[in-house]
Amino acid sequence: MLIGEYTHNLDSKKRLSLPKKFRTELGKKVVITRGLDNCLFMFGEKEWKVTAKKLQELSFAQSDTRGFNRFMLSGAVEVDVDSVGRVLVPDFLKDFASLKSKVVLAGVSDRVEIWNEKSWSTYKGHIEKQADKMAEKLGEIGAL
Amino acid sequence: MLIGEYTHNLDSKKRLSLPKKFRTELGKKVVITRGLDNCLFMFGEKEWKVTAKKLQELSFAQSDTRGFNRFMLSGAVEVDVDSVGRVLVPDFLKDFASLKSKVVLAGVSDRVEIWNEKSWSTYKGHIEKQADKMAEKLGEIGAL
DNA sequence: GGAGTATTTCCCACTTTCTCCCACTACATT
DNA sequence: AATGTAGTGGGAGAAAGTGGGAAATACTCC
Repeated sequence: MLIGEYTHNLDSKKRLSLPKKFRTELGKKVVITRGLDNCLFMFGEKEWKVTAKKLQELSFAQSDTRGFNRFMLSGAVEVDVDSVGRVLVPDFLKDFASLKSKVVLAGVSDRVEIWNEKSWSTYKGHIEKQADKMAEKLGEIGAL
Repeated sequence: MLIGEYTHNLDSKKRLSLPKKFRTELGKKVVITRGLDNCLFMFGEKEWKVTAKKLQELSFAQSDTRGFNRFMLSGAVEVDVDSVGRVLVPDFLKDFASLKSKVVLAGVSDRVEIWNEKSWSTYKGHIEKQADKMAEKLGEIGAL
């Protein structure tokens, strides 16, 4: 289970070190893709296969799911984790998510999201304000 | 059953000792998450798994459940209880709940809530007043 | 094709933070 | 007063995160 929030540096060589707590679960190879809300998604190899399969099962008759497939799949890259636990973020993904040197890694159950630090704090401010509505949702699914 | 209210110190290393009475029920691993009304929730491992499972089943296709997942999951951390019964509170959770050195731990049946001392006493003042009114209301309609 | 340049890969080293352990204090109990 | 226990604090060592240099590979332009 990938959970928690970490702020790391994306260095001049576009290397990003993964938080220790994520490394075992992600494994030696990870897949990074374009994500939603201007962040990147990062999956462990296994989880990626599950997600990719779900995407494949979407009908390609509809133009929007076709577009979504292209969005997720064409933007996906498999990268190795180096000896000290870092991954290399390709330019086009770095640009897509407007990543600067300060980057936030957020664990969301089966994936890690990679955010520009400022976008993250803005987004987080949003969702924190909506906490009350979220509590109602919690009630609906019976979590509280 | 987690009950009672305790005031403890959050030290300079962000360590918070759990009240003795909570330790056996919480176990050796606990999960701390963002809570409602600007406090934190703390669960024992078992209680957390129940909640987490329900969250995992939500799709990331819809923006509201996506936000909800991010709020609950990226805002959660699994921490070990150390040899003398303390847990480590990560910065982003400490900030979220505006925790200073004086912190209140309140048992609420299946979870412990962690509060900034001042917010807690303000909040408690509120609910105590409301409790009187509510008791009267309940009495009027014959529920108590 | 080869010299020169750029890019990538691998490894090592530094700094800061965290972790583990031990010690002290305060309060309670006998 | 002596003993035990809960809570608190600090120091030494370990480890996570970070940056940079050298070797290896690719790339370009003559």
